[in-house]
Amino acid sequence: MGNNQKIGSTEEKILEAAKKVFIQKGMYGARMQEIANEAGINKALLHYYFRSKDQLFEAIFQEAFTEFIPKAFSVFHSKKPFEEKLKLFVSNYIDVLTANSYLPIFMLNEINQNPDRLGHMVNMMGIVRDKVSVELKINEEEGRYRAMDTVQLLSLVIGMTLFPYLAKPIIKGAFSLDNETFHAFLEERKILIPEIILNYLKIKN
Amino acid sequence: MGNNQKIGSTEEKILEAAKKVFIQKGMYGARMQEIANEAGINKALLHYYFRSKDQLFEAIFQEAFTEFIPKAFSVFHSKKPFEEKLKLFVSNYIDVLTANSYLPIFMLNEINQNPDRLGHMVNMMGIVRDKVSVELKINEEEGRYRAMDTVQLLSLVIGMTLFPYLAKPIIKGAFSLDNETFHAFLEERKILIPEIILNYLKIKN
DNA sequence: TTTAATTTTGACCAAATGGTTAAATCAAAT
DNA sequence: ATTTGATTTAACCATTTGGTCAAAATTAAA
Repeated sequence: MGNNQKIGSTEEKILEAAKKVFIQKGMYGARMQEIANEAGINKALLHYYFRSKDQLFEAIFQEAFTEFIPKAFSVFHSKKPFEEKLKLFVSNYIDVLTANSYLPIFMLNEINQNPDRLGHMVNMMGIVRDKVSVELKINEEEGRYRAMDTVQLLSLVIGMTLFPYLAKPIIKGAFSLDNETFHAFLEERKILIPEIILNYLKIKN
Repeated sequence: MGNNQKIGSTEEKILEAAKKVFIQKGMYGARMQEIANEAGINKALLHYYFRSKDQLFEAIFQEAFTEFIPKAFSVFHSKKPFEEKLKLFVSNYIDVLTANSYLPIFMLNEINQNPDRLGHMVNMMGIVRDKVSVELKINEEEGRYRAMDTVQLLSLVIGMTLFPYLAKPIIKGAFSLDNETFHAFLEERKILIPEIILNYLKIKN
């Protein structure tokens, strides 16, 4: 089998179909038959390429993990000033999320149901925290920022940014937003969220 | 059957067990047999009290909906000044969430998988939005607050408050917080979140 | 062209699962 | 004590579901 997955190959069709069904229905709600139908192939082929439902799921889950998350947090490894990093992160994160709208709730749910899946993410987030900590410290010591806990900061920013995707049906339903309005609503947050955070962090003279 | 569910009654034992299992495993992952075991009764009894898995699930889901959500948003119906309402909401919401730590991800996930379940919530959130809108408008017109979209404000506050519960395993894992530290982390947000929002809203002289 | 290896399929299977039923037990009323 | 109605149980049932297998079809190698 190997790693040579040319585009349009059976393996890729399966992964595409599995991603769609797993994300929509979750690990338990997904049916192997439905994935096979979605991929336009025989159910036995699923087991030929991926031994079991668990292994197929794992493949999807890990792919999301190793592609999606690092992409979102890559900014923090750059050498830009913190203020710019923050703005870029939110903007970039929103774009990545918009392109993978249903991933977050899926991932969060699966992690909650089986925290073992966390794996590498722990390390990566730890690194991000350490980097941000250093920058906050510098800005604090130079009298520009007030003191603030890094974990609080990160979880506030991520929470604000992520929430609309997790609660998409609720927000759209409760506030009767059509697709266009919802999208504008998301775009506005690229500016709003950093503004709110920086407004709080920065010490006024 | 009726509504007279004395404590310790079979019906209540079932609901308790079902809540536990459904919240942990979700609609598809939950097994009727496991619910029966958890309640210490025969599986057929589940079908005697609640005709089907769907109906049992619906009972759990609606209970969470009609008890949990209104409790969290009740503050907005009071006559306190907006600033106090905001503080009380966050503090109250955090307490309710702490006591029902696994409900949010469960509800959000089930709504995402079947948005029809939204039901009444739509109306209630609409009312909250309208009430907040009026208060923001007054404060804006009297020169105390800057202009801000109500839906943005609400979703920012809710997002910040809710996120730690949705990502509890991630936050605890990635930042190595023990239960005690995590709880302190949550408590701190009762003050932090209103502070950040009001700091942004209020116009400085 | 033959041969060998790989990919794909249809038919099938055992286990799990939601649900049913008829009998047994229990509580209340007569 | 007997009857009546609700509650509980064990044994079953039909269907669904993940998974297997041998054979067919296709592709690659000789």
